[in-house]
Amino acid sequence: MSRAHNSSGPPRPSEELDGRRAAILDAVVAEYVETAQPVGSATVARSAGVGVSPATVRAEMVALEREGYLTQPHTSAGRIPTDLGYRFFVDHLAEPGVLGPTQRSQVARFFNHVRGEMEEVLERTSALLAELTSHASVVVGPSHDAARIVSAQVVRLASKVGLVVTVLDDGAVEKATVELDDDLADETLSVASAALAERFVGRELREVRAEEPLGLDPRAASIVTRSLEAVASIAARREPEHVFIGGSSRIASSFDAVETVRSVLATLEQQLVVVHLLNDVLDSGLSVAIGGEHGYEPLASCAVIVAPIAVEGAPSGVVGILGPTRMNYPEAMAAAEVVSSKLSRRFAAVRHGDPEDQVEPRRG
Amino acid sequence: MSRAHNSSGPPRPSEELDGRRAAILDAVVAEYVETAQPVGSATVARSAGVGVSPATVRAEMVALEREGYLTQPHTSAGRIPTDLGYRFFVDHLAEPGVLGPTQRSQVARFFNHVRGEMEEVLERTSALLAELTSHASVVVGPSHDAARIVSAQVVRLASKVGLVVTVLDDGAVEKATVELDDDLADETLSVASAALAERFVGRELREVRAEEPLGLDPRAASIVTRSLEAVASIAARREPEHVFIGGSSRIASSFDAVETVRSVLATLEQQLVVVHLLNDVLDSGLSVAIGGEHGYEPLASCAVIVAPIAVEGAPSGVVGILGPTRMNYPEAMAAAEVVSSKLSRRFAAVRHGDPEDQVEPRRG
DNA sequence: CTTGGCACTCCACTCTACCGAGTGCCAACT
DNA sequence: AGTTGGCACTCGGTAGAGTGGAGTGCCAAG
Repeated sequence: MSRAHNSSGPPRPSEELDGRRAAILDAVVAEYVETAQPVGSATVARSAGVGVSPATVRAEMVALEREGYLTQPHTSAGRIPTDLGYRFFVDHLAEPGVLGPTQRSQVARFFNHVRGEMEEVLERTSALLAELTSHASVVVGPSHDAARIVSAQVVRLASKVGLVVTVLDDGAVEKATVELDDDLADETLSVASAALAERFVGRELREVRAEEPLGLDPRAASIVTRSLEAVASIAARREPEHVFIGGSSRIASSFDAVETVRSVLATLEQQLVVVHLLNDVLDSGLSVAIGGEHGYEPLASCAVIVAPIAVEGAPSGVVGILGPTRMNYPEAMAAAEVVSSKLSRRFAAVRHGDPEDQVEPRRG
Repeated sequence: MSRAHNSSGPPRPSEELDGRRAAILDAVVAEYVETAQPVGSATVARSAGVGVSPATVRAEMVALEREGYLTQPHTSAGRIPTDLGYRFFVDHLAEPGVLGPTQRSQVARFFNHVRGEMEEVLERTSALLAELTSHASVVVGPSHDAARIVSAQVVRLASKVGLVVTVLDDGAVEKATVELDDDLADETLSVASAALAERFVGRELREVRAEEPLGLDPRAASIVTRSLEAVASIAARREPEHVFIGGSSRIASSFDAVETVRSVLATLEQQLVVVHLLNDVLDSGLSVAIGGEHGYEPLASCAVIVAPIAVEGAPSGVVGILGPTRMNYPEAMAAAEVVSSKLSRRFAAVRHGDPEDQVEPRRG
């Protein structure tokens, strides 16, 4: 599991932190995540893993502040972690983080019970992630452009309107309307449909190019051309295929400045931005971007956790968690990890032709 | 244009308001909507349409308060409208409300330019509505169960997974996975697909029933049965077909209590609830539900404006605006009205076989 | 190097006073 | 009779002063 970060690099101190400072930083992060209050030296000294007096802690905290890991909201208040502090915390997590038993069984139940089309699974997965973590979640479905076309046809919807329908081997269905000539015979349409199928089936979506079909009734040919164009433009539009955002109301619980809430929500509404964000952050494996690290201004007070969905090694989408920088990283990372890997296995199973879910052995 | 409300009836005063009181109420509503501050008698007296002194206004306000149209947040503060006050205001609007020229041209431009599938149009419409009104918007697409099936087929996705794809004459495509027997021949699948098409095409989606096909290879028959079941269950699930929620970040600007924001957003997340709400509120024509009138607790501080999308008289979806009770009703109602009627015409045009948009004559 | 002691800082909270917007009431006016 | 200006009153919001306490930085002793 790699924990990449794409920060363009706030000046990192040359020396890594020694064990005691790290322990103190950990304690501050843990406490601050829980209480949302600046943490004082006494509290830190009391916490496990730090066997020194408050005075010593204070001295170390001064150092940690000088090196950029902590800040004081004001003199004579406790410390809170900076983005860099969280970064260190995340990079040096001892255990990979683990879900509570309740959450674990929640995940297991979910993946045992969920049925239906991929879109529905993804949508409900985003709700699951939000529920698990109490943060907003984003799930991006696999891109279709490497998918093979298993069916293509043109059907008539109205006298002058046709619909090109292509079915992809990942279970997605793409469609596009095409204009039909005014008095087009049904037979011509069938011919066109057949010609379309012949050209499409077995190809990958991205291979589809607008081309001039040969050896056809010119009216059918014209339909085929238009259909090719329409499908090619579907394949070309780089818009994310399916983006599901869950638990956006949790944003309101995470910040008490209503303006922050508004701007984060507004950013989430722009799905394209969110997808770019996720792809920027995603390095390989589980990735975390904290505060300013992802360069998206309105999300400066947010952290993003991203995990790829990988089917047979190929990246096939992304799950993400978006919460305040003050979030429970180990738990959120564990949730992203678990959900993404379950989803990956699920999709792989479908690909291999097993429509039934794998039943998880229940233990405990 | 009817402005129904489904309130279960807070005790309405027996007498309607005379002209002066109505004018005062209007002034309070207008002022409060603009400033969000309790409105005093002096401000009201100054406003146009009320030609009396503050003292008189005060006397009338006492009456309006007694009758339930106004409240005081506390003694010696100005008045703010109650839900009933807004209700009266809405029910007695002189003009139907009109959009500003900017907004009007925005709508015109939108409907001249927007292209693509119905889903995309609906989604972008919800964004438009949000933009127009600065409130959250909801757009619900037409229900498919009266739509006719124009194409049906089964295709193979993987060795043991098939996909039933049905195309409806409103341009929607429904799909469902079916399990295939392990070594099913392609020919058998084709037979099943053809049999499916024969049974489906021309029917309405809601007519589809699981039935035992006769005179078929038993393996093909089994697929047909499963496919019928799958499609029937699609038709049966009463989940809303397509719900698009736009501008939910606007909620954050509408309320300053972060808890209100959270609960409203949480309600919006439950699309089913929202759809029920809209259907409950929708009477016929443009409808408004203010505060407690719709019985949804978490939305008690919200007003909902709903307008049907009607294609050839048949209800084909709904557009809605959800904002704080303190909203600009005339403007929001005008927006809902205009957008719903444009959408209606648009869909009617598509039905009639004209895939091109009607170009609006530009005036001014 | 660590630690307890200690003076200091500064936020958060409370209390008080006060200003002013807005009211209700009343007597005078049309 | 209805309307109006006058007036005393109410009460929320704000500003200022005082206070308590959490937390700090520093220092000298261990």
